[in-house]
Amino acid sequence: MENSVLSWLQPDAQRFFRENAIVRHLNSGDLIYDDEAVVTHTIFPHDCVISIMAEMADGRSVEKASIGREGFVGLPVILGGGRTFGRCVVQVPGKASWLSVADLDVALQEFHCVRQVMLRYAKSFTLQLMESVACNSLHTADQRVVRWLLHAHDRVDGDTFYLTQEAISNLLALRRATVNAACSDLQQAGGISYHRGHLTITDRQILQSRVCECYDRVRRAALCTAP
Amino acid sequence: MENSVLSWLQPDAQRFFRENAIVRHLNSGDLIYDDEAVVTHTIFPHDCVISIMAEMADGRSVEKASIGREGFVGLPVILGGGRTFGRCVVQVPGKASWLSVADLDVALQEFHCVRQVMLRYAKSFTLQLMESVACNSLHTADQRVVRWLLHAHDRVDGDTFYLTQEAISNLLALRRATVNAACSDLQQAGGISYHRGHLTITDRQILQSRVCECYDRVRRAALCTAP
DNA sequence: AAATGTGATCTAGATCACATTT
DNA sequence: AAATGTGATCTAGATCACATTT
Repeated sequence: MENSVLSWLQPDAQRFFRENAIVRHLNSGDLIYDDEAVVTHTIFPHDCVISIMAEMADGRSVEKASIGREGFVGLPVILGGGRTFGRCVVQVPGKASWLSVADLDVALQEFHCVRQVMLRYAKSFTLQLMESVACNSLHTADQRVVRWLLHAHDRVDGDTFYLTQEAISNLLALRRATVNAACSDLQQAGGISYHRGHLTITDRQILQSRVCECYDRVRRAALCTAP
Repeated sequence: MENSVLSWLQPDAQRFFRENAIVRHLNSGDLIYDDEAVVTHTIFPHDCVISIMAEMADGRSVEKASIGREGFVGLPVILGGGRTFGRCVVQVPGKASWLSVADLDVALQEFHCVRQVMLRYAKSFTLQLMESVACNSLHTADQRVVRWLLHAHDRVDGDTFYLTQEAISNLLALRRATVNAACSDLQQAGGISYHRGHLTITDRQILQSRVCECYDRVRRAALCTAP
């Protein structure tokens, strides 16, 4: 299974998902859910990245959380609400499994492991959020850019993915010029290369030497959802 | 019941908590749990405020989340982990009900409503975190100070509570001088008054007119945990 | 000592603006 | 047009430091 949450299910539950979920390709910029929309499908990314965005009254926005193959979109369903936590937008294109909430309810009834694995992701997601709260108040623009790139790299297949500097600046609520400076630095150091939105991680070591400790903590939290 | 989560339980579950929980007074600065400590008790504040702090390797720290009568300390227990999300410290002194995890397990078994109400708080807590992620990257020091004060006011009894400017500066990772400027302004505007750590909200309207929209969203999320 | 007030100076990242390349 | 590069200038909040009041 390309999605970690699904991969940790028991074989029979996995079969249920394989038979009932639909695999879709998601394009950069696709709006999955508006803020506080009713969740009709839970979405398990294979190799895409989906952002939950905050939109302020004055029009400014930032990413509140990002979701990749380590998790799924639709947590409110199991926390007992059913409405999304924010505008869900595709940042890095790729594939994802979509399961309707009706089918999910069946799976929750039939397979004990489904709720358990989902709640474990809720915990890891909470840790991601907490780290982001701290990171946003303590760490530099450079560190935050690198952290986003490393998380993205963990979530896609291969070393190249589609993501413009403009997009990064919107995610982190930074000026594009600030992101450009960060990316130029990384490119000169040999860590990344990019060309009109096609970004390649050429040397992870270099990124890891510049990222804040938040990266590793979030990464470890995501791995801890394994049984 | 002085704690909202407990107040939303069924009468028989409430009785269980009243009979088995211990009410303790918590002092400013008390360390409840270290980071990643095993949760032995779930703690339901009556009129105190507890912060979950992030501690970075270089010694800097910020508040990741705060908990008052709208919630409880020990969420990891029901998300299937059992270790705290960070250093839990008493910020505003007051009383709280402590229930051992062993007793909580009994309550979870016997009273269906306990898990349900706790999960609903998990959702509201997640919304608090998401808002803080956004707030920390978009809003000013002044707005963040006011927001903290309004949330505190919602959680205590009366209009006066113990909280120094130094403490606020540690919570928000701001300089004490910055917090002092914010507080002086508020005092001059007639919104608050303070004297050696004793802070009084003299006019909520003034605070509300200066706070960012995050305050209201978090407040509403906390109220939505009601049945 | 603990809490608060304030002043001089620096800097990361902002606003505003324009230029280049595919 | 979409993506990237860069320059002049401003500012919120930082660092560093010291002073006052209970």
